[in-house]
Amino acid sequence: MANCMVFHTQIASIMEVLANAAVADICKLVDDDYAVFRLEITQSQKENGALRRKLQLLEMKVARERAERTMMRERIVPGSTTSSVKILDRYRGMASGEGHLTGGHRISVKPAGHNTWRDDQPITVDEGSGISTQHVIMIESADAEAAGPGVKLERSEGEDDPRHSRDIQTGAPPVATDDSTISPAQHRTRRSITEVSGTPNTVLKSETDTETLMGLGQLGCPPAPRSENLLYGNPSPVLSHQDSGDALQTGNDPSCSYATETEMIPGDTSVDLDTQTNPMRGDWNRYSSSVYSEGCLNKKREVIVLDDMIVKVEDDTPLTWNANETHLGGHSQGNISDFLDYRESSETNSNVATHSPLHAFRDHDTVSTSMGPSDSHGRVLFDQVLNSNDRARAQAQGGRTTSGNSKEKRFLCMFCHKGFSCLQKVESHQRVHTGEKSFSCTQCEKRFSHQHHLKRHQRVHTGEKPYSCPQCEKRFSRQDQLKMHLKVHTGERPFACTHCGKRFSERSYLRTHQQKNHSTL
DNA sequence: CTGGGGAAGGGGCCC
DNA sequence: CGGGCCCCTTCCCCA
Repeated sequence: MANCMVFHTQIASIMEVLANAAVADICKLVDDDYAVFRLEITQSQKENGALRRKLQLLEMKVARERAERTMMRERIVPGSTTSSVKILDRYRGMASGEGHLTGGHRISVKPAGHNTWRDDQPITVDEGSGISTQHVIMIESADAEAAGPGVKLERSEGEDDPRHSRDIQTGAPPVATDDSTISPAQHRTRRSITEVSGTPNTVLKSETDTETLMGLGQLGCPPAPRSENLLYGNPSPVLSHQDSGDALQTGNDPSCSYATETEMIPGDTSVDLDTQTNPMRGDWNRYSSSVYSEGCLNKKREVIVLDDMIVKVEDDTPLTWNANETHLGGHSQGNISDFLDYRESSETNSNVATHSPLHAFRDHDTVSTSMGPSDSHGRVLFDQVLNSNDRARAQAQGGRTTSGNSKEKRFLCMFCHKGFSCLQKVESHQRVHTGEKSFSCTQCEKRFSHQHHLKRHQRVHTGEKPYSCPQCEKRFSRQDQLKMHLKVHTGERPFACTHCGKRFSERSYLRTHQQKNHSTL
């Protein structure tokens, strides 16, 4: 019996020892793992800190450069009284392959019952890796007119990092819209700036995005399948910032570019555009601005919703703005004359003169802004003080104007201010400016901006001529050509020279006739 | 040289 | 969104 007791005691002791040893082992393992985790966490935190500092350094650098450029532009532009435009091969060489979109910018201004500007802080800026970055700026205003003359952007994180500060003023004379002068109840404008990383990692999303999306859906267009993408860029995690920081300094934002007061130069009609060939992309227009430049990275498209109007810019075009160059480059069709028209008219037409981004907000029916995203190929400036004569010309063309007079046409082209009834249309139209030609002929490598143009062109290769003249058996590949041909038989000459009365079957004949015979009139 | 005509590209509207 | 349609424009050729 006693032996049995001793045996049990020994067993208990052994088990206790074993249990203690096991616990010790477990504790040791836990401690080791914990130490590893702690180490990893510490390292991650250090990495985050390093990245944050790197970002801040980049932002500081960009802000400094932009400020310098802004100062340069201030010195250059205000004294000028003439406008000049230079365009070099704006569209030539634009190919879909070359024109890959790498980032995005959006500015939207729409009415809302707010006057609170929000600005989301950029989270991901990876300049070195060429990661695309989308910049989304949404400006909501209850009354664009009220908010018009002076609009300021205030960054959410402005207090944290005043280097982010920016200032957008949209008209002259500037009207104090600083938050410091407006009571919260008076706030009628809400602005948000969202910078969306092109990487699938992080997306900054403003609180107004949802509202804007809803607004888009109400803009008379079928909800654009791409609308969401336009605003969100990618389905990444969303962070949101908001604050009511101080008024921002012009041109200090390193990650987004805006039309700033100094950039707009209210009342100054001087417009110097320089579109150059980008050696990295073949012939590709660039608008360059000394004001913008390195502040932004890659961009894909830009959208402006202005008082129920949206302007969106598909743009990876390395647009550049060069205020110093005044010569004109060659462009065979359309836009060069439009730019010239703008230049000319801007000297005499106060309306045109006010088509600066500043006035755009004020004018309500025009949109003009500037952005300076850049991509790996160069700097991008966006400024669309251009081509304001398009509307006049469109009106001259049988009243098929697309001007923003109609409330239905709230989607404005960032480049020429033309109004369109829906987002898809303005996207399509803006290919005119961006030179995007996504449809290429497999037989001759020609590229077209619209698919039906490509299909029409391909009849050149197929020889298909489905339209035959009932009078002479002549055949045409296009109906409009048959229609024109029919005038040969009908003798229709609807275009009469106002100077000599001579009549022509085509407007172009009349034009050439007048140029040659009545050019002095 | 001028005008006529055809061919083709570009842009916008509409369905 | 694709495609038809229309208009404008330029280029080229020819009489």
